Amino acid sequence: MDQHPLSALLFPDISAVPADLEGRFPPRALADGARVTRMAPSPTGFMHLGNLYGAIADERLAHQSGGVFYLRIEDTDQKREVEGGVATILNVFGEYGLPFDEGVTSGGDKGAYGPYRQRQRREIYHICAKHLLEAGLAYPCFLTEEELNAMRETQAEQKLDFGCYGAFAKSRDIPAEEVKRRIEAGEQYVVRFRSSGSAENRIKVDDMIRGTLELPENIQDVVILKSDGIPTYHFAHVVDDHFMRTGIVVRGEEWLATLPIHVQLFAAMGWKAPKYLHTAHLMKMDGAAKRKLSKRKDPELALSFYGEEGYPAAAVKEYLMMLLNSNFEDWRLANPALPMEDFPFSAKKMGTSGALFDMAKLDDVSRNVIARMDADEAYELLALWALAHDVAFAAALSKDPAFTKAALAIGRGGKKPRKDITTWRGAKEYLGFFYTPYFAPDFTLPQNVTAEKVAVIFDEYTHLYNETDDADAWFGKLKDIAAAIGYAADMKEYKQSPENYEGNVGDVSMVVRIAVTGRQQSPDLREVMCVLGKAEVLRRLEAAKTAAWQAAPAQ
RNA sequence: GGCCCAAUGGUCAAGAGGUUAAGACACCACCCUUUCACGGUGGAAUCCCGGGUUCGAUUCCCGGUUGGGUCACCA
Repeated sequence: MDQHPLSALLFPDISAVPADLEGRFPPRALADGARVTRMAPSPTGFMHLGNLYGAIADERLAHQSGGVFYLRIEDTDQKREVEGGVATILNVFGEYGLPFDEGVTSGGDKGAYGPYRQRQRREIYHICAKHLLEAGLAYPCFLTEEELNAMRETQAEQKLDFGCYGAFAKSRDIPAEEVKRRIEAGEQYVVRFRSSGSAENRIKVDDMIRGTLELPENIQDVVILKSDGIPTYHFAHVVDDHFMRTGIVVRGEEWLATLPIHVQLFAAMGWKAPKYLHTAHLMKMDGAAKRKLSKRKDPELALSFYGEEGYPAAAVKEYLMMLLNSNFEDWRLANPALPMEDFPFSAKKMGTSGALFDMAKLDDVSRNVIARMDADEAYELLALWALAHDVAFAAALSKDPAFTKAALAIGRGGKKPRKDITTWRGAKEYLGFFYTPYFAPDFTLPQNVTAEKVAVIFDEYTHLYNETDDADAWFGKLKDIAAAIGYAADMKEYKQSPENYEGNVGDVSMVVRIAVTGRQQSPDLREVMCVLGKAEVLRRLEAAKTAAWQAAPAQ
């Protein structure tokens, strides 16, 4: 059975051959044009914008075509794995509404192409590695870390390409007898691919957004199995995406450099490579320079950052979609109410140059996303955020949900909804004054108003205020007060001849606004008063009446 | 350093061998408005450089520059 003298030594437990796996994982029975894509993160506990960016493309490509979107966990690097890393991944995708059809789930694996965690696929990789070994396309390598370092130094000195290739691949042709002796002596080894490539050759590879790439052929004898028998990314990618029958591999452009390795591995296994789509990196401005968002330096790369700041998941997703397909923005403008999934996503529309991640733009998208929600939805999400990030505020919000929803409903809906809330964190600033613990009035005299006038205004208004007044009656009372203290009741008139008046009805309402909301900007004052209720309004009016109003600081 | 990718306003970008070079964010001004927000109108602002092909190049080709990526028993 074993044709290679080392086959039984290296893979004593393996009797199956790749052909057996072909039967175990047959090509998927899908309609023409249906795409199979995958998300294949490492369980490092860290999910970032780039992961989401690619995943949105994956999900759309699959589901828009009636295909399959699955989750594979790339846990081949045990050093980087963290406890709960998989749960983090699952949570993030749940939160962002990117449903997997297959793969790792919280309830175990789902689907016929698993296992979906790479460490559980050891046998599959070994079957394939054994096949390469027997075909003379792989060999055990005993080079130590020190030897590898020394090799690099030599290569640097001689200005040669780095790596294990040609004459540097010292373990290539160690006689089988010697290999056997060293392994039996307990020497550590890895399994390397035996590259047949030549530096002079160039290969052509198609990329779905970059077109045909012309790349140098791989000459490296890359490691395919590490000394612990776990595959490297290169080998796992090739084996998994073949047997999981992936149609399109969406990944970051950092993989462009190693594409020739993958192409060569597919060819060595006698398989057809999937289609590739290498996405551009998300960048950020660092001083005057543009650079890739970095895990270490940029907190805003982590998805958790957006959760903490209170950006709705839908907002981050919409913004990323705009970077993915810039025509999404126009589509959204034309279809404000449609779900994002109705947008005809196109791989061709994806850009190849790195986009700067623009917080200001995200803010705008987020404002719009939140403005489109109804009060109930806004309440649910806000309450959820507060519960996780600001317990005291959460308590205030949920003490009387109907009250909070009423506050949230002011200016919401209709053709021109207010866009005051950018993030749930920021909602506290906007909404805080509704709640006694956060009501911190700033009794600064507005323009045109003196402390004496303030006293008169409250003397009058506390008597005039009637919570059942309609908008006209409500404003009429402020006009009456304005007229009584020598202010213009009519704004047009005031604007025509301001010199005739000490102030105007706007100044009167400003005094009331400060009393009720504690500040000079607020949504519609009458509606705010309705939401607060008569008792609270009167309480605030009384407090303002007796407060020491300060003159505005000189500009 | 080798190899690879990219380059249109401050940002995201559409775009075609001949256009007044879209649109969005941000910015400025004005209008609307009892404040703010919304909305409206207008404004400033872009084809990296040098060659070549062409009647004509921001667009195609070559070179350079700049930025980015990658050269692990990490992915």
